[in-house]
Amino acid sequence: MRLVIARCSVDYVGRLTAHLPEATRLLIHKADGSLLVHSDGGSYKPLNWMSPPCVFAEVEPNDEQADAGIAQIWEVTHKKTGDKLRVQLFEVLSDSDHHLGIDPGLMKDGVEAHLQELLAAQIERLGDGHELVRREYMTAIGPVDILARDEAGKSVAVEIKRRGEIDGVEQLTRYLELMNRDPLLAPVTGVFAAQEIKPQARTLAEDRGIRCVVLDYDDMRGTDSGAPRLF
Amino acid sequence: MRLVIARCSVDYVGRLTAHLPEATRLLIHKADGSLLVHSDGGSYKPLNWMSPPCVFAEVEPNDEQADAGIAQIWEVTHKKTGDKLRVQLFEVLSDSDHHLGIDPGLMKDGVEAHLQELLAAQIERLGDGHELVRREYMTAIGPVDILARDEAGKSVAVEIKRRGEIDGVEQLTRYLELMNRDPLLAPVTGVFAAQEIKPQARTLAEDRGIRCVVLDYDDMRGTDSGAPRLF
DNA sequence: ATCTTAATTTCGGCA
DNA sequence: TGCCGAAGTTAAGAT
Repeated sequence: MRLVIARCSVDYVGRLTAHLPEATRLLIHKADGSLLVHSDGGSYKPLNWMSPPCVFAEVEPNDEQADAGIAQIWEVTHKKTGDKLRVQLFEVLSDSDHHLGIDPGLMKDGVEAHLQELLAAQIERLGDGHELVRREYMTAIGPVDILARDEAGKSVAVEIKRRGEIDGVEQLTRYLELMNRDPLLAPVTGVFAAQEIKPQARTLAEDRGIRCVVLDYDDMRGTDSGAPRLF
Repeated sequence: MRLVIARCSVDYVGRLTAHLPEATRLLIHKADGSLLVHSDGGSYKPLNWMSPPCVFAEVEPNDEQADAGIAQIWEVTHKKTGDKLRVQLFEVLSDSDHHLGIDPGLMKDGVEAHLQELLAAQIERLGDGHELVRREYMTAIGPVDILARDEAGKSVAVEIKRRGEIDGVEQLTRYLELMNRDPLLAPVTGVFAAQEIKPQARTLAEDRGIRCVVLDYDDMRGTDSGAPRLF
């Protein structure tokens, strides 16, 4: 990984056209050829970048460019799309190389999959007498997160989200529409389950006869088993 | 901006729980307090990070931690959510500070707004005899990208996307449902226009009687005016 | 401040 | 490999 601090301007031509005027920035040139252009703020997205697979080339400035104060020109080209990133370096303030090796990668826990797992194990949170039929119940347009039956034995399709928003309600609506055409399943009612449900999503869901259930993740994890804490 | 290359492990507790085992990585500590943890690959997304607003603290390792080889501990805490990122540094291979100043920022061109502008000027791309009524036609649930009339004088609502996916069809469907309740507009037909339309989105759209139009951006730009090229 | 929508989204899973 | 949906999505614009 090569790290360069330089006064530079950047041009990108690809899916869109973009330009960064001359300023001092951090350039990260990764081992896979990719390049990131970062400023000293603005969170994790770079101002501009080129993703792998791409090829990096250092181009010699012509006389005119050299006269304009350009010391180096970098051109990074995407191997598949042809997108181009051109960096014109006016002044290099720092230039260093570091060997990092491959990274073992991130271990995650606590996302939607875990919520689904917990709700499947605690299906009574949907209401007394509910029983789990299957997780990831397959339909023609994709898997429903959970299929259950209520105490009357009627089918219940559950869509689980961390944050319940309108998209999730639309998704569940599509599933319900399809499943209700299946005489073996119909009538199927819907439950929209999430750690947090946005008012607009709740309104839309209830307007469509979909029940909303707010899931307390810590409570569910506590019920399930004493989970370890890192801090 | 402080750049540190170090052998480190990272723990994040917040919206989820995540852990990075010991390895050599780049740590970027920005002026706003934010921290990025990058490996020598992947794309522009860091392995782990903390976004601003957040506070950075360097904690002294206790004896036990020092014995385990930990030289420094960084704790970055989000000011609003309380999310925490803890970095344990085992060996610092490089540590440098650089003054960058604020960035003038990125100038973009060529996104959805431009497509809309071009299609409004070349509305006949929807079909012979089409006429533009208005861009950003306001409805109770939001603006329709383009409202036009076909050669028979019937209303046509157009949703424009760069990439046409299911979400866009759902969005247009909601608009059509609403607009068709308005006797002054009804009947309103729908057109889903995009540079690229995903098969599933096309299927859903056509199933709902929505016409799909693929827009050739370069062609439209060429038709409109000789656009400048950077390369 | 909150909500909605786009993104050069990136990333992972599964057919 | 391509398609689809989730993401600690992030980020920008509108209300």
